[in-house]
Amino acid sequence: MAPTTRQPAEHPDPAAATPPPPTRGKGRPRSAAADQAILDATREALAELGWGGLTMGDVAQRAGVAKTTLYRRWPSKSELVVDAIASLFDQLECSDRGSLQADIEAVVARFAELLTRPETQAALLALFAEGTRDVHLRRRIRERIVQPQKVLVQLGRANAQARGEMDPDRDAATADEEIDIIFDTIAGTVEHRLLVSGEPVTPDWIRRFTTLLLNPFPGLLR
Amino acid sequence: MAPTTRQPAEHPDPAAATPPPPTRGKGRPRSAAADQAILDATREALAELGWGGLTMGDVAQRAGVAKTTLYRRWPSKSELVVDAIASLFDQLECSDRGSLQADIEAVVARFAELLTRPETQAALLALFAEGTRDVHLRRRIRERIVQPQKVLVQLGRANAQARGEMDPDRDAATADEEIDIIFDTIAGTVEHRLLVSGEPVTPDWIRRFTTLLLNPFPGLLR
DNA sequence: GCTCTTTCGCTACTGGTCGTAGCGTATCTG
DNA sequence: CAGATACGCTACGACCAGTAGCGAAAGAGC
Repeated sequence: MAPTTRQPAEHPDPAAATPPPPTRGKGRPRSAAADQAILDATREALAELGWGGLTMGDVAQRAGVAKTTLYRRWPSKSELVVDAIASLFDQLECSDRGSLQADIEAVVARFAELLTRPETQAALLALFAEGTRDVHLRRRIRERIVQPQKVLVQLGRANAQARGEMDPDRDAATADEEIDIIFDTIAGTVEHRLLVSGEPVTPDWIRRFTTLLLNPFPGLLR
Repeated sequence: MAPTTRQPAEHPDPAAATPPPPTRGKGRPRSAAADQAILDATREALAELGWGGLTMGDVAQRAGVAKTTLYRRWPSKSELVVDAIASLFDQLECSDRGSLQADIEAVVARFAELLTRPETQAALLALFAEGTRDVHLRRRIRERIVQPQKVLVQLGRANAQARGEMDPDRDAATADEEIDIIFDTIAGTVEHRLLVSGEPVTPDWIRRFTTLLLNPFPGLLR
């Protein structure tokens, strides 16, 4: 696998990025514009009112659409919010900046920027909370939000490997587990600092955190 | 400050650990047994139904108490859940096990055990989500849940310092910022792994994570 | 023992939300 | 043009947070 830069649009099914329209191709087709308007309205309402304040009726009104139309596409409020938030994470990327530390710093900065937006603050946590109970929702969150983030870390490692930064003696299994730890550490730490501790993620902080994360991993770098 | 082991009961106001009863000492006193029954019922309902499924009426019924009694002591569902969950974190401690790594491993294990319980899984995330909107609730969460955790990290550092593990040349300001980073990293990583990634925190994982965290911090250890 | 004060349980109620049902209409396919 | 599907609208059922008002219980202080 060649180390490549991940561009925003890279879905397996680019046409049906949001709700799978069960169109069987006979009657009146679904309005794609309505889809977009609903997602936009959801993000807007999320930013203004947060998870708790967001109501389906309000979203419908903002989107200029009937409430029933929302339920024709998304089975519940949670699933609608998953898609509305997930589209933001689609914009993440991991470009090759010459060193693993620089790559990770860029990812952290972008991730922190997303988590600082008002529409994501409460929504992400509320989604995760809901996901601990609803198995189906949990899987959907993983696919649409968590997995795309993890891919970034894997890409960063592939790039570092191609640049010859990594210790070639490490076996693949160990390295894969390390990826898991590193991913949980990056995402969890930034989330905790922003959403729980409530302190900002500055470039200086990113530098210090990334240094802590990378320099020491015994034997990871050559 | 002597490096000391933190015991469970260490509140500034040990009598009013839960709701501040505005008793002015004239008429019928509040039933302390009811307080305990309500908190127990809350945790029980939380474990069974999660945050979304928990209703004040249900909690009242389980506790054998009128719903109005709940609202006489806690202003809202969120605040009740804060206290119900916070009492679990009161049991955390950081005993001196001879090395910083051992101390942190013990804290991580205990913290992970708490986050694995069904009653905390969804409740914590839902609380944090609610806290991003409600300033008052956010402060309360910090006082009752986040701060006690942070104290553990500070205690661990004090113990390490007393044992002579720390580099004495580091200035206090830098060290304090490091405490913040380390705290966010420990809490955030464990939370993310358990609640978002949904993977278990095993002793082996704890060992690897702690090693990653400590060995490398440039100049932290002597 | 008596009174005063506060809490307690109960019932009823308001306001709001999710999610659904039914119907007539609009819009596209073949 | 006919069939099929999506759409907007209104109304509705179920549920829940949180409040109001009352009579009764249970202590505190004398």
